[in-house]
This record gives sequence, C-alpha cells and structure tokens, in this order.
Amino acid sequence: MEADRVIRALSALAQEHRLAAFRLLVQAGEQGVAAGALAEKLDVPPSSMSFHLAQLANAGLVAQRRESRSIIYSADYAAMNGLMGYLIENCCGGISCSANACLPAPQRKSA
Amino acid sequence: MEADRVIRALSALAQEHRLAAFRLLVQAGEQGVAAGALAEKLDVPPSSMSFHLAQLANAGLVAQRRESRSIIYSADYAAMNGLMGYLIENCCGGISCSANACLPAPQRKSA
DNA sequence: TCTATATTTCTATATTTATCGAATCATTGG
DNA sequence: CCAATGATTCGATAAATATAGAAATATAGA
Repeated sequence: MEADRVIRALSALAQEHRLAAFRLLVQAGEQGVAAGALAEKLDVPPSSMSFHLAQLANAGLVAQRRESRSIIYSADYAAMNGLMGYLIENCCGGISCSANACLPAPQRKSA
Repeated sequence: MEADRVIRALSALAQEHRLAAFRLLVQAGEQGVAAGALAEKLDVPPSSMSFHLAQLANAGLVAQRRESRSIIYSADYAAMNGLMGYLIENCCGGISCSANACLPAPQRKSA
C-alpha cells in the first residue's frame, strides 16, 4: 500500500461517524449494511451519511453493491489489513514483527 | 483505548508530514530524533514541524524530552499498538483474531 | 405511468486544519 | 549578562472538510 492511499484510509477513519460506520460494517461481515440503516443507527441525515460512505469507498475501505432499492456497504478486510500492514511493516527499523511484539527491548511487557 | 483518543490518533497520522515523521520516529527507536532534525529531513519549516509534532504528542503517539537545547521526540509503541488493537479488537464480530486472519471465511487466502 | 422508497448529488455555509513568518521562550557558552 | 542556538507560540491567511436541506436519480410495486 502506497503512502497516498494510506493517508486517505487514515483520513477516512479519523472521523466519528465514519469510524463508527466502519466498525459496524466490520462486525456485519460480508453481508454488509444498507446506507439507510447506517444513517439511522448512527443518527445522521442520509445526505451526510452518503458523504461519509463515499469517503470510505474512495479510500478503498468499503465496497458497495446495489440490492433492489438499497445500496449495501461492506468492509474491505483486505484494505484494512493492508493499512495495518503498512504501519506494522515500518516499525522496529524494518525488522518484521507482529502487532504485539514491535516494542523496543526496554519496553517489552516482560521488562 | 477509547474512541475519542483513537480518532485523535488517526487524525494525527492522516497527514503527509506527520505520517512521515512518525515513521522516522518508529524506525529511530527509543533514542528518538530532535525536532529540528525532523524539520530538516522532511523539508518543513520549524514552526510547521512544531505544529505537527504537537498534534502527534496530543494524540499520545509520541513522547518528548528535552536534551540540552534540543527537544527529542520518540514514538510511543504502546500507543501504536493500542491503536491497532482497537481496530483489530472489533473485527470479525468480536471474535479475537490476528491482523492477518480477520478475513471472513470466503475471503481467506486459502479460498 | 404514477407514487413511494432508497440513495446520491448539488449547493451553501460553518468549522476545522495547514501553512509559515515573526515574536517569544529556554538553554548553553563566552 | 549577552549573544547564539533550538524550539515553540502567536497571528493572519489559505485550504480542506463537515453539515444538512433541497433537488435529482434509480428501483419497485400498484
């Protein structure tokens, strides 16, 4: 994942309603949630919700599909993993490490 | 980590110079990097750099310490892990999973 | 086709964020 | 104490983002 896309993904998630919407989608899984249902659940006007969902889509964090009159949004897990991979991949001076192990020696849990 | 703090952390990282600065700090480790050195490396005026570093600090992503006339910044790995943990912890409907395993069944690498 | 539903796009406005020179503050050495 | 260095704060402006009503678009059913 390249820097520009990472920034768009981080910007997309760095907003109250979008972070909440994304988490709902992550929990909903592939089945997804309709735009209107998200708007209602988050108590946001449809036009505002649409604006936010467009940002998440632009960042590649969510996919959308039409189902009858509804537009169903769903989380793109690969993009989420890619984002986290980008942050992880550059920690510890390039040495690969898991999310819970990239602490420098003196800060490890065991210390 | 609570939602408000997560949003501040994501906002802090969602900016070209700050993302670059944070990555330099992550790679530098505990030793850290002086504010002026970061400004020079990123080719950003000192006052702008200071503005950005203050945001990273406010989000809890970096620590700062004075060393003679310099202020040394260093990445807070615990905060970074906390942020990623927050994103991971809510994936897959609450079932705990690692960063590379939170794909729904039909989207797994093996499929 | 007409109407209702679901969502998006348009438009205007309010708010937040980024930029950077100048002034200020803190520390060190002479 | 004074001058030099490293960094931050102030202030003014530019740019990006958020908000939400109104209008437009797409689908479905009577």
